Amino acid sequence: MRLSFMSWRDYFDGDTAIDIGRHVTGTRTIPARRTFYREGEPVAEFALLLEGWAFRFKLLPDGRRQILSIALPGEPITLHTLWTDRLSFSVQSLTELQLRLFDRQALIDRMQADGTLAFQLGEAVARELMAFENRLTNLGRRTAVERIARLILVLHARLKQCDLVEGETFPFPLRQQHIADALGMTPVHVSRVFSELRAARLIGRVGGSLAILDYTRLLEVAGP
Amino acid sequence: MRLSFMSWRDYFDGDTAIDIGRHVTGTRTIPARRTFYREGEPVAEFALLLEGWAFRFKLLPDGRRQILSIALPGEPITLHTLWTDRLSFSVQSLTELQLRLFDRQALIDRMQADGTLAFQLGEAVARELMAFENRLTNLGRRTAVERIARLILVLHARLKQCDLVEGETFPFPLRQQHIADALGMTPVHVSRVFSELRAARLIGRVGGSLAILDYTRLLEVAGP
DNA sequence: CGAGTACTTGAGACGCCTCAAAAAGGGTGG
DNA sequence: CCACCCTTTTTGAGGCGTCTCAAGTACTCG
Repeated sequence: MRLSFMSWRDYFDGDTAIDIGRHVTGTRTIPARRTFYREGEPVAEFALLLEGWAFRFKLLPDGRRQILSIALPGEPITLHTLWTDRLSFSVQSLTELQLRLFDRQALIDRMQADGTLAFQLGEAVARELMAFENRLTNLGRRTAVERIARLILVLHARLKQCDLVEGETFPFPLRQQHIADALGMTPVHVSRVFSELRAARLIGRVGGSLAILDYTRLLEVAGP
Repeated sequence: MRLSFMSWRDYFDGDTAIDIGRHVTGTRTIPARRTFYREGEPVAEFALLLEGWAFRFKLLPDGRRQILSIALPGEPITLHTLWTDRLSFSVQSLTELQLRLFDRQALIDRMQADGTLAFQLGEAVARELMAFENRLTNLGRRTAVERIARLILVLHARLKQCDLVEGETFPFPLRQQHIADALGMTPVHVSRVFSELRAARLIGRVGGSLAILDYTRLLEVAGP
């Protein structure tokens, strides 16, 4: 068996086939809205997201939540636990999802022996890193509208990679609270910005889906 | 020759001795305030910071700048270019600094053959990643005072690792413009917050150095 | 000692937040 | 299929934190 890490990153398209099939230990189905990994916990398994949406987040002791990233089908959920014993974030499902589980220790052992595998997995972490560089720049130096427009554009591009976009419409299971926690704002303000984008006919909503109505102008709104 | 990556990260102390001495190609001295790597450029070398301070940053086309991280002695400057050909950020020196240069291609080749090396370097990237998770959380969910207090505390802890702290005083070559660009604020506001911290006798300034006068209360100000 | 760079301070504006309440969806069971 | 409840979104009014602009002060280095 051969699994493909098809993950779109802000910086470049990646398509690295990594052969870790022999270490599969099982499959797991998780209902929507479940926190299935918690920050600080040790993790014994390595999980690949086969289907559904999830998000990684950190919780401050006083309840403030920061969403670090969104995981889409094809991505490893907790890649970096191959190098550290404890989770640095929690993970929650947005939709029902399916995970493929691997034997973490066997993977670690094989990395030590197989330079090519270790290199490929290292490359995946390096890409994650570059995505974080972009997110940090967005949070630190972009306005609320720019951040939201970019989030939509990035999700659109990533979903296209997984063939989950029809026309310019794609499933959108995020609540405005999620967007707020991902982009460092309040749900109230997210609502206002979304209203503006909708009023300007740049985006539209149909049920649980989102449509990009005017790609060019949305790009302009997303800023330099 | 044996080089030590002694880098403090928000999450845990690290001390991994990585044996890459055989690939040294030279040493380079760079004066203060020079942008010596530029986003988008290909990099042929792998550089380790021996002495001095530098910072990594991204520039938006309209001039907005986001400082991604600060590099202190002992750290690789552009670790992730072992996996990608082009720089995802620029790097500028704060003080005069000294770099040790390595043969990038030889390192890459050796990683493919030597799983242990690839694994160790992967671990270093994974740590960088976790540091970015914390920075993102700070930017997204913390107030200006909390961010500044944490920056001071983190620098203090990292410098202690390099034995660059005397008492509770350490060299501080950052201008307020740098702090602003690192923490997503304006230099004017940085100045106001610094004034408050100084007025409250939590920190003090002597020449190019910064002193933590009341560690406990600074920790409180840094938030939960 | 002069010139440039960094820092400070003040006044006013704006973006985003808070609190609060109403409206709109979205499931569920009768 | 409707009535209900719960969650999510929308809307309004007012406030706070941070920004902008601008002028003045303090460094630093030749």
